[in-house]
Amino acid sequence: MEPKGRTRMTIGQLAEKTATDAQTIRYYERQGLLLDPPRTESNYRVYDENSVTRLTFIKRAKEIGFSLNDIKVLQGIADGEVRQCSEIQAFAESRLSKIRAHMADLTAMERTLSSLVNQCALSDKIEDCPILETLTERE
Amino acid sequence: MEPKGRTRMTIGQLAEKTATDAQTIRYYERQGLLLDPPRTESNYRVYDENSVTRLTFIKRAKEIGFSLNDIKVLQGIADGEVRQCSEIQAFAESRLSKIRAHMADLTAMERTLSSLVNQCALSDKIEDCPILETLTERE
DNA sequence: AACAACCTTATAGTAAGCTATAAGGTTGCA
DNA sequence: TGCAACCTTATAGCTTACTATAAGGTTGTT
Ligand SMILES: [Zn+2]
Ligand SMILES: [Zn+2]
Ligand SMILES: [Zn+2]
Ligand SMILES: [Zn+2]
Repeated sequence: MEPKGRTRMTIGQLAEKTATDAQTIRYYERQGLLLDPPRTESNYRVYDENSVTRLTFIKRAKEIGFSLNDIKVLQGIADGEVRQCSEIQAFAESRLSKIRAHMADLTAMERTLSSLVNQCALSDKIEDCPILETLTERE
Repeated sequence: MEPKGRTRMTIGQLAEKTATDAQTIRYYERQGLLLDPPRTESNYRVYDENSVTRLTFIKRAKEIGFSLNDIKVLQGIADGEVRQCSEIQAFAESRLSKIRAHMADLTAMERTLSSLVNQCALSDKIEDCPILETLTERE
């Protein structure tokens, strides 16, 4: 057991602890993703364990594919603005469908390009390189 | 048979023909993706069928997943700076591996998020929403 | 001659998420 | 006291691929 909720950290220490650049932390603050922390007499930001939790939330959400804007919404929900789980679910589902659409685009690209690369491997005459042909070909 | 190579077009006509905005065509010109076209006495750009071919090349390459910078390289190759087909192939392969890496990222996101969404569907109590739990959970 | 619909340039703004720079104040330690 | 290593703010720049705006010149038709 450590004395929780009493840790005091500078921005540099929070940065170190969460593997986030201090500049980025200030940026998140400006964007409203992190609350304005209290300050020391000399105007240094003071963080505690709650800040670590917040920042970790942001990093996790980013990994799962949420944008910073999405994350603001998620925080609003997490912070208990009387919403329902189904609302989060719907929100996550809409992000999920964006991810899937993006994947479909990439899959189409991957298919076309890999087939071209394979055909290209067959001969080394640039005159009939299938990649260039595909790009140049009329209609 | 139409009299090819003798077509004269304004930027608006080229834009129409290739479904590209005229501003975008000028932008490609500034970026060096399109050659500076000849001008009329009144300084209007004059295009011909070659310009259509060039623009089509650009649009196709974009669809396959090349960036505008990539396309400049491809054009250099297509314009015959004594390179070999294997060079194009290597280039296309490197782009392909970027696409695949991106897909792998998205796949991981998709997996995590869809599993969360499914679990979330099971109960509507926000207190134990698995999405929020995953984001907030320590370690 | 009037007018719309084109064309020209230069400049600045948009998206997202940082990252860099300048110019200065504070802390901690030898 | 000196100095490094922190901290502060404001401002600007980066990436990619456009997109918008302003202010003006040209073309073609009535
Ligand atoms: Zn992507
Ligand atoms: Zn080839
Ligand atoms: Zn991505
Ligand atoms: Zn839920």
